[in-house]
This record gives sequence, structure tokens and C-alpha cells, in this order.
Amino acid sequence: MNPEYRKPINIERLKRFVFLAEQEDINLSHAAKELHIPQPYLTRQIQQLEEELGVELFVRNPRLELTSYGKVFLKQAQHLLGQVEQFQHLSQQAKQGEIGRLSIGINTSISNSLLPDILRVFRQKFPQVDLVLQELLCKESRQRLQNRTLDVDFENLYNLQDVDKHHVLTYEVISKEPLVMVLPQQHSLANNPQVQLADFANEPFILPCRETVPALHQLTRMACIEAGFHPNVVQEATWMPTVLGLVASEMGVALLPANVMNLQRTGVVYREIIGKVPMFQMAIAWRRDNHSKILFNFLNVVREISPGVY
Amino acid sequence: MNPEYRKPINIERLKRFVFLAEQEDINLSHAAKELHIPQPYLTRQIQQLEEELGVELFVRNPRLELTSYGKVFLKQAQHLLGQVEQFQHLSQQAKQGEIGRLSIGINTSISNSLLPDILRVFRQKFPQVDLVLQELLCKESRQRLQNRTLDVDFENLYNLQDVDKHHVLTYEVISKEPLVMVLPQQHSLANNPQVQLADFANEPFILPCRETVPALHQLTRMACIEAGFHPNVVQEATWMPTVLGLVASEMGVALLPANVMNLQRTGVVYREIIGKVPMFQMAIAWRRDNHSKILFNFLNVVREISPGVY
DNA sequence: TAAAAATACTCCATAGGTATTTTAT
DNA sequence: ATAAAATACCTATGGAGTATTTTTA
Repeated sequence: MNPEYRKPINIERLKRFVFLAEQEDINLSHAAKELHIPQPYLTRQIQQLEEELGVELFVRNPRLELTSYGKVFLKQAQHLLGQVEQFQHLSQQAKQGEIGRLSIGINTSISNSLLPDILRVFRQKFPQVDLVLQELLCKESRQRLQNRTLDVDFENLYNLQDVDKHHVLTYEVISKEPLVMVLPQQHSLANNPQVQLADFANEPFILPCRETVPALHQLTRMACIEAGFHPNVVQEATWMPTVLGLVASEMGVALLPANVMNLQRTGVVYREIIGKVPMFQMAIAWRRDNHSKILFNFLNVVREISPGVY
Repeated sequence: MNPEYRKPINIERLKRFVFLAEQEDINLSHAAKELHIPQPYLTRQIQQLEEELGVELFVRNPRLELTSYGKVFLKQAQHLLGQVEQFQHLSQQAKQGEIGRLSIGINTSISNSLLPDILRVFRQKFPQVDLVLQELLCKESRQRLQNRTLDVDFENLYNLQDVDKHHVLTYEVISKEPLVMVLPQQHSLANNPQVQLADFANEPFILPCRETVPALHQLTRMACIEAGFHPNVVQEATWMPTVLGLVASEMGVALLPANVMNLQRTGVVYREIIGKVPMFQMAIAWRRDNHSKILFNFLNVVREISPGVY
């Protein structure tokens, strides 16, 4: 053991002292009974406390009475025990996932669809948990889940295949939504309430950026191919407002997840696609070995909010 | 032991956890070495902590890394340990008599002589000690020392005989001062710088009250008797200003302790007594069984301030 | 293979308990 | 005589230590 060793304070003994000293008529035997310990033991605990302090806490007549030092010490001890109580309470809260922090990786799609509801519900249930939102690109988020600087990440998935190769991360699909056609208001097909993808085989396309939103990029491409053509890509863009702006300027048409309809832009209309509708999947990912109660609670809120995925 | 028993928190273990968790690169073996405890022991302490909490504080790869809960818990633990430190520090201070309260019984004489200096010096040395001054009559003060509602009392003593019968109180003479003659300015003997007590054998006397200041009353009486006469008492009074007022109105003359000379009153003069000068004793009294460090410090200040008594 | 952490087992100080004596009312 | 506190002595839990094995880079 450490040579410059100093006896650690014994909280239990302190509690007993406080319990005893708080009585109006200090009676060691009664107090011992109430504390469910034998009287001689309480006697010794008090003696030990006095020994360690090097000061008498009580005068003996032989009935006990607090010394003036004892009174001061009592006050301080009461305060400390209050702190201990609070500590234990907070630890308990933290254990229940009610206190702490959660780092969440987000992207355009989720912040335009489910995220507001998720945040609102979670914040209401766990007001003492800090939610740290990080607007990340797809690649970054994977890394940051790996090195644990991110607790949970919303990701657009093209498919669930190769994502889980090391079995470190868990993925869960939380929503599927159809793609919709994004057209300039002046477009010849804008008058139809519904359109077919094949009708746009020769139109210029604005595609989600391959680098930054690969899942959406690939989904769009594959949808066109399944409809029988390769899209004529005139521009790539990452953020929805950018895409909408380009469409409004009649540079081309675009395919975007239905949640884009939450965003109205002058000069741009959305049209439902009939026939084989490509579905856009949103998933949530986290480390399999992260057993944080906060994460657990967050996942439950996400499941509660997300439309059932059958 | 108590059936609804709950394990007390172990402060030492908490300290070790905090020490370990505060390292930038958490290394249990290194930490154990620095804490002067064997590595397996530290391992177990952490495990026990986790067990009691029912939550994992670290992830094992097998290298240790704080979980998000661990981080929250660390913060709380740091705070609590700070409180513990402060508690121990305050206890130490209180033990040294630097924090607390002292009840002091005072009387007219002491507050007119040594008390201001005593209070000033003590307050300077021990600014965190509350001094509670109580203006008490002689009888009250004895009782309050007995029932411990007073820590220390300044008393006028006529002699040291019968005061200590139960060996409960300790008395210590802190000053002796001569009585001086208090005369109206118009008095025929007021022109002499010094007077003899016997010259006032037929004068009307104003005496300290027998009930409230018995020691001074008796001292005055005995002084006169030793000078060869019984004083002609026309009035008794307790407070010095009262006595001075009566003298100024030429109701009579008085004998008062020399400290009265700190008090100037128009129409009143003080004259040194030659020959056998009656000496007025001031003592300080406290319970023999009061080992309060604060009291000890106060007594030392009093001794430091009081003129040597040979 | 080396370094970190965990496991298995010791030992012993002290927390916790029982019977009895001392002290003051 | 009674009740409170102290003393003496006992047991057993958990704090503290040693030797060894397991795990991962």
C-alpha cells in the first residue's frame, strides 16, 4: 500500500454520527437500535471518528452531549452527506439514461423528414440528455461510429449488403419512401398529376452527388435503368435546396425522396411516379457494443416515431 | 445488520476510478503502479464499482475506454470528491479552532478596559469564529457556564475562595487594577492630585449595587473599613455611567476601578488614592471540561492582552 | 511475443456482533 | 435499581496482495 497512506473517510460512520447527533435527546442506545446495529458498535464508531479527528465530538456525563466542535462538525457532515445523496441520485439518473449526451449523425433527408419529431419526443422524455447533432457525409459517419465519436447515425441505404462486414455496426431500416419526380413548373408533363419514369428517358437529369450521397445517387441511377434508360446527367448536387434551385432554373429534372415535398419552392412541382416506384430506405446505425442506456432510449424513440416497415 | 441494507459508497474506490479515468490514455497497469496498489486489485475495484452501479463504466478491447455513461459518472464523481476534500479541509480548520462560535459573558468593567483589544486581536487571528457577546449579571453567568450556554465569562472577583467548590469551573485572574476616587469637580479635595481614603470617612458614598456587581460592592466596602470607617451609602448603582452621573450631581463620591478613567464625564474628576490602595481583580472563568480548541485559542489571546499578574 | 487485463487464490484488518462491566441517576 | 455507555472478546466480510492465465495487437 501507499506509504504516505491516509485513512479514507468512512461515509457510513459519518451517517451514523449525524443520525446520532441529530437527535434532540442524544441517546446512543436508542440510536443504535434505530440504526439496527448493536450499541457497543455505535459507541466504537463514534470513538473511532473522534480518534481520527483527534478531537472530542461529545462530552460524556456519561450521557452524550455535542461539544462545540461537534456542532460545527455536524453541520459540515450533514452538508457532505447531502452531496453524497445527490451524487447517488444523479448516478442513478445517469444509469437510467436520463442524464448524459448522445452524438447523432444526420443528413439532409432525415432532417427534412422524421428528425424533428424524433428530437421533440426524445427531448420531452429525457430533458437532461444533450443531443449533439452532426451534419456528416456518408463516409465520415462510418469512421466516427467506428472510433466512437458518434453514437448513432442516420444513413441512406441503397441496400443492406456490404455494410455490416465486421459485425461492429448494427443497422435498422426505419423508413421507406418512394422517389418522386421533381419538375420545373413550365415542364410539359407538369400538368399530369402522375408521371411515368420512362417519359423522362431523354430529359436532362440532376443527380444526387455520387461522392457525398452515394446511396441516393445509386438508387436514382438504378431506377432509371430499370425504367429502360441511362439518365442524361447534366449536374450533380448534394443538398436538396441546390437540386430544387437547379430544377427551378429549368436545367433539368430530378428524382428525390418523397420527403422533399415538405419543401415548397417556387417554380418547382412534385409528381407521383406510377408503375414500378423506386423506394428510398433510411436506416439508423450504431455500434453493436455500445450498451449505453441513452442510446437504447433513443433507438426506442426512433422506432416509436418511424412508420412501420413491413 | 439492517435488513433493507444498501452498500455504502466507498470513497477510496471512487478516487481510484477517477484517477484511472482521468488519464488521457487509460492504462490500468500504469494507474495501479502510480496508486501503489497491485494491478489485479485495481481491476477488481473497477469491476466492483460497475457491479454496484449495474452499468459498465469502461469498454474492454481489452484496453479500457470510458463508456458514455462512464464519462457522465466521472464528472459526478469528480464533483463529489471535491466536496469530500472540502469537507476534510473544513473539519481540519474547525479542529484547529478556526471555525465555530464562542459565547462570551461580559460585564461593564471588562467592556470598558481589555475587551476591545481582546476582540480585535482574536477576530484578526480567527476571522471565521463567531464571537457572541452576552451582557450578563454575575449570577446568570455562573448558571450559563454550568449549563454550557456560555463558553467563557469575565467576572469581577472579590477573592478566589468559594468560587470553585465543585471543581467544575476554572478561574484565572487576568488583571488587577487599583480603585480610584471619583469626585465632583466642585469637591473641596478635587484640587489635590492624590487623596487618602480616610479623608472621605464622613462623605456620602455611591456604591456599586450589591445584587448585580457583588464583587465590586464588597471590595469598596472592605476598602473603607480597612481605612477605618463604614461608608455612608446614599445610593447603589450598577452601570458606570449611572455612578458618574450621580457623582456629577454632587450626590456623593464613589470608588471605581481605574479603568473608569477611560470614561470622561463633565463635572467629574478621578483622583489616585495613596496609602493602602484597594485592588480590583478581573478574572476569566470557563468549564474545566470544555476542551474546545476555540476556547483554548481565546484564552491565549486573553493572556496575551492582559497585563501580567504577578 | 509482449503488454494489458482478468482470474484464482491467499492473508488479515476491520466491520460487525455478543456478553459483561462500569458509571451516574 | 436502572439505564446508558464503555470494555472485552469473538466472527466473518471484504480490503489488499501474489502468482498465473487469458486476450489482443
